[in-house]
Amino acid sequence: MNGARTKQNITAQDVARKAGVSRAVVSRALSNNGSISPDTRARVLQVAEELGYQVNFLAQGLNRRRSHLIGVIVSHISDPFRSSLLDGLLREIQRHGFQALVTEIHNEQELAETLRNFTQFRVSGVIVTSGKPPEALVNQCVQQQIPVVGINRQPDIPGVDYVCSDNVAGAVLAAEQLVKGGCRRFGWLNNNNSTWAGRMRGEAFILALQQRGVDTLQDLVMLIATEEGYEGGFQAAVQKTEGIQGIFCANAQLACGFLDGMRQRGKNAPDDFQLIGFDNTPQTAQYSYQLTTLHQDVSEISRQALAHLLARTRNPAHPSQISWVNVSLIHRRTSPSTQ
Amino acid sequence: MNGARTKQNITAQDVARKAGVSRAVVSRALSNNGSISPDTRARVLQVAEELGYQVNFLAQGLNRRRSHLIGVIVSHISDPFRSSLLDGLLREIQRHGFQALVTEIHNEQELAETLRNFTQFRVSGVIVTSGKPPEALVNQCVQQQIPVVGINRQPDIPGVDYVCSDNVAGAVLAAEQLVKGGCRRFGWLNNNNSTWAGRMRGEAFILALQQRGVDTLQDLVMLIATEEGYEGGFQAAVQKTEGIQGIFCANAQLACGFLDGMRQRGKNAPDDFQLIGFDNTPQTAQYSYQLTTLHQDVSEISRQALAHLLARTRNPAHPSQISWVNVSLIHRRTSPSTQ
DNA sequence: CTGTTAGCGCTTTCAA
DNA sequence: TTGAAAGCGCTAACAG
Repeated sequence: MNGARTKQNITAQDVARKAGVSRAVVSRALSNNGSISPDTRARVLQVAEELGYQVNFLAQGLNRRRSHLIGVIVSHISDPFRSSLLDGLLREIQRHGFQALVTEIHNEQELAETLRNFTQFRVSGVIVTSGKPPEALVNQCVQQQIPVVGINRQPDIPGVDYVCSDNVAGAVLAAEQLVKGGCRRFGWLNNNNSTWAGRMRGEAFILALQQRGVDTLQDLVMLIATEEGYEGGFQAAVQKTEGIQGIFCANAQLACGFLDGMRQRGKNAPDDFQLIGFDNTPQTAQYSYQLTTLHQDVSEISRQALAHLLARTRNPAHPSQISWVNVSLIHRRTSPSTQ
Repeated sequence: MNGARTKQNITAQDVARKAGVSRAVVSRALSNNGSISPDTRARVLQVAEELGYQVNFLAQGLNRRRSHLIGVIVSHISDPFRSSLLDGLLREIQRHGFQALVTEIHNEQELAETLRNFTQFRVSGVIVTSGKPPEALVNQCVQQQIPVVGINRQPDIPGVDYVCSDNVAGAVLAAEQLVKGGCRRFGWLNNNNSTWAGRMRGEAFILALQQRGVDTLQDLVMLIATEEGYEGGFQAAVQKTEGIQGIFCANAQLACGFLDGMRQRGKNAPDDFQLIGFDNTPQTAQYSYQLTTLHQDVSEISRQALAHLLARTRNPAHPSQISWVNVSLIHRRTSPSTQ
């Protein structure tokens, strides 16, 4: 109908015209970048407001060679711990004024494609919470000054920062608790294709037991879940768990599944065995589980991740950093009180 | 060191030069848009491959006035149903070659800001799974030809498409099951500040009971959870549940919490009462719960959502559509078998 | 079929 | 402090 009102989008040009200045000034007013008199600035902002002007992020990013996007790579989003972590990351990303580009991957090839996609959007950073990115691709990011941070990943790529929960400390706490709880025979439950964090927990658990005088060859049973998550734990309970008094699980889902598997066979914790999991997902706190578990501080992990991202943005040549985030033992019903 | 190799990014210009064609031809080769001879096309693609050329999505989007981004608005990501839904949506979004811009909101104001942000990125579509977007903002999207689809939201904004689980059918199935199970006194558990979907389930449940001859004034107790999720359900169990034989819960978290709350008081399903939840989250299937529940087909919901988005992209003037997605009763242990 | 040209909307020197 | 002008990298209309 009416030409002017039908205009698709208000541009900086429009604002400039109405404020009686040049486009450059509008840009300065909005980005407080480059000098501008307070008066003009105020006037421009006023006009921008009136017109409902919104910066076109695509144009801005094209110019600045960087969008205000942060790419996040996840997998198994519906897993309780994974979704908590994503929750924490999104909070932190948004708190810093970025927008999250979230991609769920199902295999390593998708990871590679995703990483490429992210660079095509000129993201300001990449957070990897799953999979092992090919070093070549990561190097491309590094070269393009795109900071990459891995969460709970093996810290093995130069130029990448990592933040990991302190798995060793967690495993030690678990071993300590079980030994104090009077256990003599132990079990360690993990997936057959475990994550690096899971393996680390296992190795540290074994070592911690040995240091407490346990003959792990004799008195430690390695239980292996062939399926992911709860199901894997549930099925693992049919294995030779006879005589095991204290069990440590690589994650919360395995632990809940295992507990239920044992219950189905008429055994329960803490009467028949003691059980400690990792992750402290909401479910572990529920009345029907009340699992003793190691708490991963998702908020702190997220905070560290963003901190690394920002630090590396400022100084891309910074040497790789790795932060270990504290874990704590949440004592609940599946292990006896030791005092 | 060496000028050429240090080049920040390979552009279409570089490919054009090396292939001995113009930039336009490169564009055509990659977008199969506009005519080009098979030979040149092949040659250009070859060169692009060699050079490792990647389209700059920011520039592309700026030109096309549309990025290949889809904005998704979520909340409470760590809630099991919400994360399953997000999982489904991401799958579908990626399957169609888009990237997801995910924002978690914590109040209606953030929703508004997010919507504005999305438009600044020239998203190809917006999916709202939480909150009630201000009509004015949505209209701006519509005007800018950005399709908006709401999931499990009250379908009340013109120009927006909706996809909802068939809450009424679900409530009817629940009522039917409980009545067949021999219940005479009923309960309905919902949050005090419930979602539209929750309220709809409640109303339909009441109606369905009445149609089956239940005097709902006399024999239906309205239980109200003052907290969200599991905790809310757990605490609701301390209310006057005496004499209630069949309870229907607005969602899975409430149901699990309620079941646990009752267990703590020494009552269990299905012996002391029957219980049906909504959502069929993984947790409801676990050994310790085995909750009878109404399954929401997250994959189908996601498929429909994307279908609406694409349809409206083709024809923005299309009248608002609303799809009701089937729900099904998953019969487990908290209600007796009726045959 | 291919090249030229004119933008998309913003930022950023460089002069004035 | 402000404006003019030159891009950022890509697309699309228009000639040829």
